[in-house]
Amino acid sequence: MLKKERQAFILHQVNLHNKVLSSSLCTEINVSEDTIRRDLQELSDEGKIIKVHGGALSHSFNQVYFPSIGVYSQNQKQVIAKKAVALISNGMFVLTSGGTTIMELARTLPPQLKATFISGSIPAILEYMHHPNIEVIVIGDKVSKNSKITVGSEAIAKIKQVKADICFLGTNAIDAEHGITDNDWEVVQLKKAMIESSKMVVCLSIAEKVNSVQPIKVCDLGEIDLLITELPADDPILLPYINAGVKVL
Amino acid sequence: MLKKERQAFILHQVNLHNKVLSSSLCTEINVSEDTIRRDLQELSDEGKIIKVHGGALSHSFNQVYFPSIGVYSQNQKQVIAKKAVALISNGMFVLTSGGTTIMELARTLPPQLKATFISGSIPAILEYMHHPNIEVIVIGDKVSKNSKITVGSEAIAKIKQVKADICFLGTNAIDAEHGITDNDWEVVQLKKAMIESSKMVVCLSIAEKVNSVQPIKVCDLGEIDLLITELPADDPILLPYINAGVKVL
DNA sequence: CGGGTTTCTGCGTTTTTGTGCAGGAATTTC
DNA sequence: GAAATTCCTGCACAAAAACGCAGAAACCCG
Repeated sequence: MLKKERQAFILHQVNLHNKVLSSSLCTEINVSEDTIRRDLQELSDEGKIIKVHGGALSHSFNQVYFPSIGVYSQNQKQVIAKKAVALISNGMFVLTSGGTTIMELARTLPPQLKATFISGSIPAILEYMHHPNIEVIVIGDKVSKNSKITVGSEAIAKIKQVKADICFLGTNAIDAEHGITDNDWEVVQLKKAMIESSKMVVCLSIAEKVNSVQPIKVCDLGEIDLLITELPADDPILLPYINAGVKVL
Repeated sequence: MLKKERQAFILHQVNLHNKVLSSSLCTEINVSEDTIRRDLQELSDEGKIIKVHGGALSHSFNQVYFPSIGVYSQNQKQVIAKKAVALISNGMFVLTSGGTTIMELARTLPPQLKATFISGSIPAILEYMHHPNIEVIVIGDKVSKNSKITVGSEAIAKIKQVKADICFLGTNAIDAEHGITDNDWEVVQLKKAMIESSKMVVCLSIAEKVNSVQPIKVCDLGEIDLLITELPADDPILLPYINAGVKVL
């Protein structure tokens, strides 16, 4: 069998089944693993396949990509994300809501972090999926098209079954008097369940949303452990929250 | 034998078998390897064949095995998707697996279609989410990074709770004798559950996957109701399936 | 017809290419 | 962490290609 012929066969297999194992190829074609590996290397150099440990993948299926441009207040959110990431250590179970701040957190996760992330937010799940060492658990239920998150009794029931080490809530509004509030009834139900199911609750909020109020209440300040904004912890705007017993980062 | 005669013979052989070996040519025509090589070189310079180490290939070989751009076999998949979409009517509950053929189906859904789609495939969910009138139900569980689909006992349990009107399976391999087979154990478990939970099971498969076999069995032909390929229903390659009682579109 | 030229072919040598193997390094996986 | 895969590197060997050369055939033309 000619080299080109072999490579054509490999390419064909990859495109057909979306993945191939070097081992199965080398028994099928009856050549050494080295030859297969060299072929995969060449095809990969030509950009025709994606070489991975143990085989190769087709290029087509792997391209679900999310540009992160145009996010509102992205710089602030990156600051928040960096502070938040520092709270996550290896082996943790992390529960997250949706929202652009959470997305920023997802993109900031260091590649070597090994943790389990649980979420019902489809965009967040996509982002977690791209990380090499993170296990992703999806909360299933009906998708709310507004918030791109799964909502409903099933989702709440599933959340109640877990006990996460830490929970990150993207926050819509926070206020010393009214606590955390939001404007989507179903999302509020979810967040309540998440708070219940976590040892530690962290609110992520850009300073702009601090001291604002929305119609539906999620929880009192007493139920959250940590508030993260892009401001330094001693900023006077945050004082009421410190006084209310919330740690601020 | 004249040079021109020889080259005509070579060209004929190449077009007939899509490949020739220099070594076999030189015994057939009874000239030295050098002569053959020079002939191949000339034919290659004229663009009539593709010269490779050890012999030569025809251009048609390249066309067959190196589809130029985009998702592999996208045209075929679009044909399949159109046939499949025609089976969905308003109000239906639709269960789908993952894979590029399913993605094509998702993109082909007409905007006015009102239906409920249930899936654990993250890329598919994304696609469904963008449609204006489709309700999306997510099957939750751990995400398999290979297949970008949720897998595990929770997912299977959830699938068993539904009774869908129709189920679309992206097929990795189908064969008259071995039925439907696949190469990922967890995905196979899911597909089995999906088949159980649906009134009607439809297999989507490009013709190239027809009559191929993978290591793990999903089900026998008897369990599927419909097979959709890009070929016309009376193509002889599909005859064994019709004989086995599967409807073909 | 015959000498000169061009083309074609085969041979030996040198290079290049393709393949498999052995070992140690890197990685996955449990 | 430890065992098992898989990967990479260098190497050896074989097959094929490239190159130069020389003899043979064909061709041209006076």
